[in-house]
Amino acid sequence: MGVIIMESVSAHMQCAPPLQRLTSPRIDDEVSILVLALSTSQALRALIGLKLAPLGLAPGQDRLLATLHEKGPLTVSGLAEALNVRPSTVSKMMDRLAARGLTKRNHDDVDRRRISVELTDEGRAACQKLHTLCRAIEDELRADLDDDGERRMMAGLELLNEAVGQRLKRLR
Amino acid sequence: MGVIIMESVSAHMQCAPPLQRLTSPRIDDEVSILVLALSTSQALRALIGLKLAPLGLAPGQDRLLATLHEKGPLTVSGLAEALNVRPSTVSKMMDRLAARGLTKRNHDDVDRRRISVELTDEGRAACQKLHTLCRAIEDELRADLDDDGERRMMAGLELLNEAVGQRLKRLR
DNA sequence: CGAATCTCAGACAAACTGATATTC
DNA sequence: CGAATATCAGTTTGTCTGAGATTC
Repeated sequence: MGVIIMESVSAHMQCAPPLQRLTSPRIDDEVSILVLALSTSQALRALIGLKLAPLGLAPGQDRLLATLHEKGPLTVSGLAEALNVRPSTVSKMMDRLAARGLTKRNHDDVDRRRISVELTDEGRAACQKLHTLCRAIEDELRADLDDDGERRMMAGLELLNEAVGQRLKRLR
Repeated sequence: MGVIIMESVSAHMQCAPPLQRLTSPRIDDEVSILVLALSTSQALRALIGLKLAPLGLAPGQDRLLATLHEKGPLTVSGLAEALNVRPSTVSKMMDRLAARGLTKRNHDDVDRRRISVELTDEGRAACQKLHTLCRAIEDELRADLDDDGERRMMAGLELLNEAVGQRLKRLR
């Protein structure tokens, strides 16, 4: 068996008592907004992934399609910038999406280094479904959020998105 | 800490005009909050990942460590639930973290099916650094958010997190 | 030539499914 | 036995580096 289990010390009472931390003094009682955001986003990814599966889309591909749909044809590096990933990442994703016939690569006649990526008809159709799906999920979730909170979160997200994107761009 | 504020002039961008969309009619002008949330979270992941690299932590491991730190020793499935992933995912992550000496597995003497996962001293130390790092990033980002917006976003995130987690649990 | 753009190969981690062993 | 728990094997995807190839 591959994994070596360290010692089996520690008599934990099943899981009944919430296992008080005798060690591990808390640094700060406040949950980091970062950790919270990451946790939320992970769950969101998983949820969308589940709902996306019937569409044959892997989690992550939705973002690329949605971006293309929103902004129209983009170069590989333009897409990479919009998605905050490396061009090579986009390139590989493109391989998969193009193989499924959802996107198409076109040489740019003016600057032949560039490749313009666009949605195919099938890709657009997928985006429609994607959009409907997002709507449905949003409506579902909206039930747990008041309108005001939602609007403000949206606004906050936009700011955060911008701020993080800026820093990210500077750092790499 | 190193908040580098260089003016980041976009001095490249010398050539070719941005490709505009000739095709691809929009379905809906409104950006989905889901897409926005995913985009933001991706960027956040990448940003944290960059800052985490010096710590030797891969993106994703922070979340596990932070959870352990916050909630104390947990079983594999408890951890999986907290992180909204499958137990097998936790198990594999544990292999890596344990190999780095950051976490430890202990058999539960009462119910020997269970494994209690806890931080090692080294793991706790890493959490300290992680926490400091999160603080720094948060402070940096906070500059772009007003206090009120931040509080509300936090509250909204908590609700969202809860809502998404619930649905996810139900669906799988 | 130097810089930009894209692709490719290779690596690693996250996450899943499904099968298996162990224990209750 | 049936259910719960953890692990393992195997797959797919995202993401990064770093190394070309092509083009400006």
